[in-house]
Amino acid sequence: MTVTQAADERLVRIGEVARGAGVSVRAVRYYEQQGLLVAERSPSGQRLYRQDAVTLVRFIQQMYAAGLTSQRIAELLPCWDSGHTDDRQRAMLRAERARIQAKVDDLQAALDRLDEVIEITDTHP
Amino acid sequence: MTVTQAADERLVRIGEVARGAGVSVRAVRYYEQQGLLVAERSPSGQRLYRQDAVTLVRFIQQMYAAGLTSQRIAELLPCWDSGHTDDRQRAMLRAERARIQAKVDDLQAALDRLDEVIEITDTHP
DNA sequence: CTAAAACCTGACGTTGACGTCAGAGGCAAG
DNA sequence: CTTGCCTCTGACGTCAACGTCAGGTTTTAG
Repeated sequence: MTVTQAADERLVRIGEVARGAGVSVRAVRYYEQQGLLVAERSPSGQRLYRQDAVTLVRFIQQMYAAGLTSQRIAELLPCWDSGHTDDRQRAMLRAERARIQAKVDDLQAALDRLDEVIEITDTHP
Repeated sequence: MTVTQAADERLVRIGEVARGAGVSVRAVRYYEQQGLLVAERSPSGQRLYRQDAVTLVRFIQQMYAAGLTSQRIAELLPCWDSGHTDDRQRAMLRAERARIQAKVDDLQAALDRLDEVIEITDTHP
């Protein structure tokens, strides 16, 4: 025993990752280009991912949807899968959190404004 | 009496509107170009607005912040200041409302994910 | 009167996360 | 073998709400 971590992980190609995470193949390549995702390569040059890459891609997508830039996500990922950060990273995390919270508040206010209009126009047939 | 609505509204120029609403002069011109805002013109061609234009610009900004396009805002504005809509407009209003609500949910989920990371990294000095 | 500040009309530049197209391989099935 | 699907690397296109620069007129402060 003590075989050097045979790790018989089933490696999947980019199409399967994309479908699994609900994004385009182009997007997955883009994430790699932005340094958010690493892939092994087959002898012929095709990207090979572990299945948990799907989870990672979903996370990346969620952060994009929250308005984080590739840069911020790149800074965030080490915190995510290592659980260890320095002061600068913690400050960034809190700043992003505050930004998202502010955005939620803005959206909520916009919802209220829209609801006013909807209510008025619904009671004015 | 019965003078044809003298309306001695104090008209203001674009700079004042922009400052009042907290946007750039360029933005106000852009809103006009998108058909969201109408302005009288002075003899020399400068735009003149009633003071309530500030309120309108703020509303436009809020809708932009909520992710509505110029097109949608243009469709929405008549509902806002006339309080009367047709079926298509009501459907649009509800659709936008649903979109924004979905976005709020996404942001909230992202906030939760970020909080997980923050909590973990804060308890791991 | 004059200089600064504000305004005008174009029109090109920016940003970010991809979409899309071109051209060239790779890979299992029949 | 070849058909068809997947993948590769560039590299240009997109979209939307403005930013910004150029070159000229207008209004205001002193």
